[in-house]
Amino acid sequence: MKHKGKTNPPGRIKIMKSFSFLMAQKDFHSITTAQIAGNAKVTEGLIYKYFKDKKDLLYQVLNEHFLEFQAKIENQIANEKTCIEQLEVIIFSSLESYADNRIFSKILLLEVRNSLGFFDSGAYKMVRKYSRTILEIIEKGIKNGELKPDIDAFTLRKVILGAIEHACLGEIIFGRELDIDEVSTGIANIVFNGAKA
Amino acid sequence: MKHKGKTNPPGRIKIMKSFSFLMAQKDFHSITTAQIAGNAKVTEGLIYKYFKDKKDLLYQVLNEHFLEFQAKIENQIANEKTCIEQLEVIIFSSLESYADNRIFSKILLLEVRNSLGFFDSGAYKMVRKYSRTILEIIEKGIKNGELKPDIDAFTLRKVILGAIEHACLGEIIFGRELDIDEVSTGIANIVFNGAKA
DNA sequence: CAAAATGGTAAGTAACACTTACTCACAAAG
DNA sequence: CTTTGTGAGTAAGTGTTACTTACCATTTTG
Repeated sequence: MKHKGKTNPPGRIKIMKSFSFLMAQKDFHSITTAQIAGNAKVTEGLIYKYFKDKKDLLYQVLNEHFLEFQAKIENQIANEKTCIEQLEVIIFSSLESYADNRIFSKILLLEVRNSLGFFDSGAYKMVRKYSRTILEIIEKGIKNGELKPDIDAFTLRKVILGAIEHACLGEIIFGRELDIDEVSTGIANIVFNGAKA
Repeated sequence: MKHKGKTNPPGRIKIMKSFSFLMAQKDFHSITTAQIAGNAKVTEGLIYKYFKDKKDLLYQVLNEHFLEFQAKIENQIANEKTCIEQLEVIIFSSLESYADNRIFSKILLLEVRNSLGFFDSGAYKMVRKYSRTILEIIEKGIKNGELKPDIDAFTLRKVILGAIEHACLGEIIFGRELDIDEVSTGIANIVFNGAKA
């Protein structure tokens, strides 16, 4: 009998907790179902009651983290008035969330992108929503004259998202500390004021 | 008996070709050693004569592609005089190389980063060299007054590399076409002139 | 209260990455 | 002109891994 997702039994929670714990230590493919089950103190079979496969477990863990991430960001954007301030908050908050939640960023930036299944997952829908929010702020900024009329909104989004993600990589991969204040103001300074003298 | 790497026998070449061919169609983990060997018309065991493991095969294929990539970039930088022009060429050429060579970009941007072994590989040494070149150009630009003195070289590099990589992702993952001219001038425009009105 | 659904287990299985032990060809060295 | 060593390749494994099937016990519900 398959699980229909109406309840959230302890076994399911233990499996997700166990998997998150293991993700903090090694990469997705080095984690075995036996380890997940052993660490959660359930049997391997139970994993497949609640998750379609190992990847689905990854997506669902990511999804949970993403809910927090998005709620936090949207909450903080609401406090800002100008588009530039909103984008600055997005840069800062994203960096902060990634830094606060290593497992989340590791999964999102390193583990899920290589398999096409992710792009059908619920987690990817949240990525798109986050991404759309940024685009809308940029478009509003262009319309109301805060941003230059000749810039392309999609390209600006690429630069902002790319900078954020790239800034996190060193931290995620090598465990380097990141001065969020410094990096986020640095990125914002370049993106808004330009690097040319 | 292990292979010592002094020659380049046909079996080794066939395995790498076969693997590249398969990488164009699916992700790394969906490719099996049986498929690699079958497609190359050799036996599975031979893979392990020339490559430590499946990941090592991935790194060595990446390494070959990277040699081309780096040669091309360095060649094209040499034709430019100002630092800004050099950085513009890096943006354009990187986008072009990624677009021309999907397997290379797929491996580098999506497949290798999640396992720590990559960062000990020869391919990663080339990434660092490419990365260092960019940093040196930026530092020169700051010194000679082309770039603003208050920007941080590392942050500017993050923005440029992040933008390039993010711009390629849609193309690699979804096979979207990318207008390299438009995107590269768009990125350069934002990074150098800023987006603020 | 019978039926269905939920939460969980135990014992598999096919496929996979990787290993071991072997052959064959052939080139120097003695 | 045989011995010895080596590079190229094969054949047949082996342990692990992700995932499946069949089952049990308890709770919910018609």
